[in-house]
Amino acid sequence: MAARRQAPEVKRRIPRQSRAAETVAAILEGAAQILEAGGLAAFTTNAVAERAGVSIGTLYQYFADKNALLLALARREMEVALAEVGRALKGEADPTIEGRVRAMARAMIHAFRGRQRARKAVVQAILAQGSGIELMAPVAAFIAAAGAQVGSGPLAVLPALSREQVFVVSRATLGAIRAAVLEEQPFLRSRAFEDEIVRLAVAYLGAITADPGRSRTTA
Amino acid sequence: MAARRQAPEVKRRIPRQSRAAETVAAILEGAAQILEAGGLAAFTTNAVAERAGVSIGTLYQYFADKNALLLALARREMEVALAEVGRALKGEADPTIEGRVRAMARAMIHAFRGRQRARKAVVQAILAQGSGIELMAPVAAFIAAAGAQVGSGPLAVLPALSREQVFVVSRATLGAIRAAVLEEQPFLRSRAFEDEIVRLAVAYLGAITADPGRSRTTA
Amino acid sequence: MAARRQAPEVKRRIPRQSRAAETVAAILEGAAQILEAGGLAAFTTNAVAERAGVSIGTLYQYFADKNALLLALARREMEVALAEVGRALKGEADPTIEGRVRAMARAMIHAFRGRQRARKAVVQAILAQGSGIELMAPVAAFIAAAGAQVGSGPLAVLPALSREQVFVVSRATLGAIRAAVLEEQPFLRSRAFEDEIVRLAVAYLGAITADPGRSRTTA
Amino acid sequence: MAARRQAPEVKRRIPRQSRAAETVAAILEGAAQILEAGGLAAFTTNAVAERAGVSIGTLYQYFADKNALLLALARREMEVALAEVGRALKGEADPTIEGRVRAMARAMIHAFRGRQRARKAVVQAILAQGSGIELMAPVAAFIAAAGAQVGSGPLAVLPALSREQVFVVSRATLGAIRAAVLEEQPFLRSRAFEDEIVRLAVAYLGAITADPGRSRTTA
DNA sequence: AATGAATGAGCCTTCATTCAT
DNA sequence: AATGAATGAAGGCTCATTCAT
Repeated sequence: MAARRQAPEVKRRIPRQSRAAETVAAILEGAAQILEAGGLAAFTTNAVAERAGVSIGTLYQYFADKNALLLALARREMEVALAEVGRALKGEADPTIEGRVRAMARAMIHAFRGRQRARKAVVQAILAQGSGIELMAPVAAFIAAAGAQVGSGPLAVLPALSREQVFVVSRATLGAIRAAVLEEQPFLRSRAFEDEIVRLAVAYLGAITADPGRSRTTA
Repeated sequence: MAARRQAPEVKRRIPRQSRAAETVAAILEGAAQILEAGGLAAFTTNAVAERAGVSIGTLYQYFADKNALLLALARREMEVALAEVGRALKGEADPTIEGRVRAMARAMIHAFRGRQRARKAVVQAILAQGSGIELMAPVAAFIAAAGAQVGSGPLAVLPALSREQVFVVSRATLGAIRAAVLEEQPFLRSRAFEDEIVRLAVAYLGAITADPGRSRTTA
Repeated sequence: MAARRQAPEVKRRIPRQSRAAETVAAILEGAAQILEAGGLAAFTTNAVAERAGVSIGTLYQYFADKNALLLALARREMEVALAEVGRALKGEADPTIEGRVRAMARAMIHAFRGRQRARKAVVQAILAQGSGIELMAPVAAFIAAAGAQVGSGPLAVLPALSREQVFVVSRATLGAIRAAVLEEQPFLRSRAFEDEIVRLAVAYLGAITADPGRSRTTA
Repeated sequence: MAARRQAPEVKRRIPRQSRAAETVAAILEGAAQILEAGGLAAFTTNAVAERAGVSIGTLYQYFADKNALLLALARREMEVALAEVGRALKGEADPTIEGRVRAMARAMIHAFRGRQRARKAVVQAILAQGSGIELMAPVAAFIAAAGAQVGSGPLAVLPALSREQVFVVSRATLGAIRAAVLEEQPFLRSRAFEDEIVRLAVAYLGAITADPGRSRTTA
């Protein structure tokens, strides 16, 4: 008889005060820890709240439901990873396509460093609930932007990529990395693996440059 | 999946009689239908049994637990897909690498036709429970075998692939296709998409041929 | 992440076997006892299941939710009460309107005998969830039928009642009795109270007989 | 209403300052609006506070608990209704019993106009918590007083009513009106319905006059 | 006087699995 | 071999209420 209402907001209240912000951070951190320690199976709202050192009620004050919490965590980690990529790109001395691609690949491979299980769990959860698109969108945008930048800059060697091309290069690369994470492949952080990822992207982009193919768009 | 015990045998009894085989088939079919209709959320053992037209007790007579059922379904679908690829490979007139790659890509893209949601759900479920490796193994073996076959045949142009290379080419390709499935991309079955997948694989394999790199293994 | 589906059936399975019927009866009886002992506040599904001597899962096998259980209980008690009224009507020696009215009033006053608190709780719950109309419908039909029967029989003294008249006589009478129950009035089962209820109904029906007024319908 | 503790005082502080009085009024108004908009299910202390534009802490500064708030609201609405009846009675030209009864009935039927849902919710809530008696007391007193006034005035035709008689006439009348409200009967505000209510009360009072019966009290 | 973040007991409900028939 | 009623651990979530600021 508990009435079921609830507006579909992802977060219930916007933390305006510092205490609230701390609380949200604590919950997110607790969630990551629980995921890292016990995987998706251990990820219960009660467990997260306890680990975060807050009451279950407080958790629900900031996250509409278990899903929203997971999504928020995924989003946060994604932002961190993207920031890392951006930083890697800026700090990269090698201005060639290969240099840039390697920087990006390395950043993605080492993202979530020290939290492989949490990363895996987040990926699984996101896939399992179908919000993958939403989370991949910024990545695709990022890559498209990077591609466009290269393509139009003084080092321009790359034509603008079509929708399908952006999709394929991003998903193929990340898909291989993701698979290595999910399957817990031992070579995930090996140089050989990184080399192959780079080879894949560079070869593909090279092939496009040689023969751009039909349907070109930047979007 | 709440209570998880040890499942030493995946299937409890090997169906030797025709009736039993029919029952198993019915359950598997029911499972696929449930998945197709309602996704992973609707996939409960009771629902599957009901849809299959058998009692829940009977379901447990053939499958140790929910997991085993899911695994069996995934395996069945995988075998079907692999068989399709094999058939495509055999029927392919074009013996070049590109021809073979295209045949494989096309087969994978169109696999599970008419059952996208079930396919998606199976993929999600397999990922979510971490048996991905087990299921990808035959694919990797298949690709390695195909590569070896090409590499040693009269059309030999391809060196034996390293472990990482097999991994990258298979996961990258399938990863892109899988992403298109999971994200329900409209261009999934378009020619442009297929072209890009082929371009990706061919470019990568070409790059390997030009410079095989270190660490070569077939496993 | 627990998916919320569920068809809006009131009962989940129709008890076909005797064991099931017994289980349903046990649950209903447990519900009545819990209500009687602790009122609506104590009426939790877990408490009912425990009192009934079944597991909570079993309870939910037969009742879609807490509400459905409450409704089923109300319906059962209503039927019992109506049956009592019918029996009282049949067994009544006095064929006058007053005799019949008194028999009905007495039956309603003494319905749920020994279970005043349960009755109160059921009434409250039904009111609180707005299913009152549904449950009153058979009563109104019953009264209308009884009125019509008297009105057309050999003892005919009563004109057919209009919709409003049926409503007023039934709700006024039952309303007074219900109020006495809800307020736990000490005179609920006194002769004086019964007399006044009878007086009310008889006077009203007498007034209608003397001047039927507008709009006559049996419905 | 989950955790229920003892509430010795209904209101924590008597509003002596105008600001406090405004706050109380705002809360009460917010409560009525919440009830009107979402029924009992939406009636949470947090929701009321928010709607009222005050913090939950402030709400608890003026009302000991949720119950007290509900009771205060009911009392306010009851007073308003009673005032309306009183006004109707004073303004009524027709000094006969029927005239007075009709005036009262009309006032009750049209009370709370435009806030049927809130009225319904208040009624339900009051019933659900068992404070019905307390709230009906002034009504009974009012009617008894009205009866006594008629009975002793120059138009005296009514004997003093017994406890049971006051109860029956008030609850029967209000019960029928309340039922029409709760069941949302279309004829609620029709002349026919009003006529029947009046007929009921007048016939009953007439019958009492003709034969007062035993046990007379004014209390 | 007011605020609102935090609390936490406890409720409803699901669903994988068992076992007597 | 099959049935399906029964089980019960476990988990998501609500909301009245408090108290430090």
